[in-house]
Amino acid sequence: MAAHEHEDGDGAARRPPAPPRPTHSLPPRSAGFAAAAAAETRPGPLTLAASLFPDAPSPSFQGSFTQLLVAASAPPSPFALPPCLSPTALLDSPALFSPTGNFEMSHQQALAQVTAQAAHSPYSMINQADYSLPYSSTTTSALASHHVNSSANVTPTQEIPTLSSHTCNNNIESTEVSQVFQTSTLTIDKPSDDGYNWRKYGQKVVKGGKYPRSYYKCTHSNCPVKKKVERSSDGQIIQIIYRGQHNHGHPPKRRSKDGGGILNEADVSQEKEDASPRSEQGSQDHCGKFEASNDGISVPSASRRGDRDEKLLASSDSEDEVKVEGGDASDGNTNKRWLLY
DNA sequence: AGCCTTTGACCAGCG
DNA sequence: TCGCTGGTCAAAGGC
Repeated sequence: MAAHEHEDGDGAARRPPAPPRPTHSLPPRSAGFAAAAAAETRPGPLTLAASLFPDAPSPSFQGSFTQLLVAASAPPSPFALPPCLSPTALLDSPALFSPTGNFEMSHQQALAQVTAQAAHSPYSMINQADYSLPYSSTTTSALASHHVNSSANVTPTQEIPTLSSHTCNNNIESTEVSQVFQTSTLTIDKPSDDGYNWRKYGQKVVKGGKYPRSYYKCTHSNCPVKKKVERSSDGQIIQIIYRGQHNHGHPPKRRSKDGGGILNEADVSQEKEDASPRSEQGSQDHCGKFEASNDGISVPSASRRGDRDEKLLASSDSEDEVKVEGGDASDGNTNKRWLLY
């Protein structure tokens, strides 16, 4: 504090010599996201699911996979996994999920299985340069996820059946789902088009940071959700990390001037679904694309308004943190992976 | 008018 | 103990 009292130039002008800063509303700033999220929302391993898939109505995903990584690249908005890679497909795979919901296959097995499926599907493995196919998959493991995408060029919403009938215990560990698919060359200027309203409250170039990191908060009152967004120099999103769990439904979609248009069907339906605020974990009304219960996993479905080129990842060390990473923006590589582990 | 972005300062954790 | 770092605050300005 004292060290900063010199307040140079701009800073001095903007900030009065300094009334002691009020204590932050968030828990001890210490752990930042972690602390806040942990303290405010720690429903379980899959809080991340909720954050990850804000569109999901009741993402009470109870699975215990600790990390969820989804590398995705801007598939057109209402996006769905190819049949062979859809969460449902993955979950339907007996090799991946036992009838009891336990994961009974190794990474290699999972990989082999998904790869095989991919090979037989219209969405076969493709090379990075091939833009004709939306996805390809390389490995998989537990669950799938869905993806954030651009708000532009959306294709008709495609619902992926949820897997309420499948049971999935909390034993998803060390498995990974990796899906590679193509991305479009969409460009987004906002990392926040995921159905929620966000307010940027900070930006910083982190250490080693080639890219600036932006900090966003959900603008809904009392909503603890935050997200960090890293962009490349060309504006592409490199990574998005969600923290916390929305304690409200999607707000009525507010169209930006540039975004134009009106709510799409998904938005409308989602809003209906979100009419009632959720109360407890497991009842998050993240617009229904991701639903799970203690006994079942379901997956995010196709439609998701979001940003493109992202990779979702929930790190194991912070159960409710979800990372959405884009591919290497620098090389324009369109090959993305979906990883779950 | 209200909301959002920008941006430097502040602060706590960590090594 | 100190410096570094990441995260957050909040004034100012823009839309």
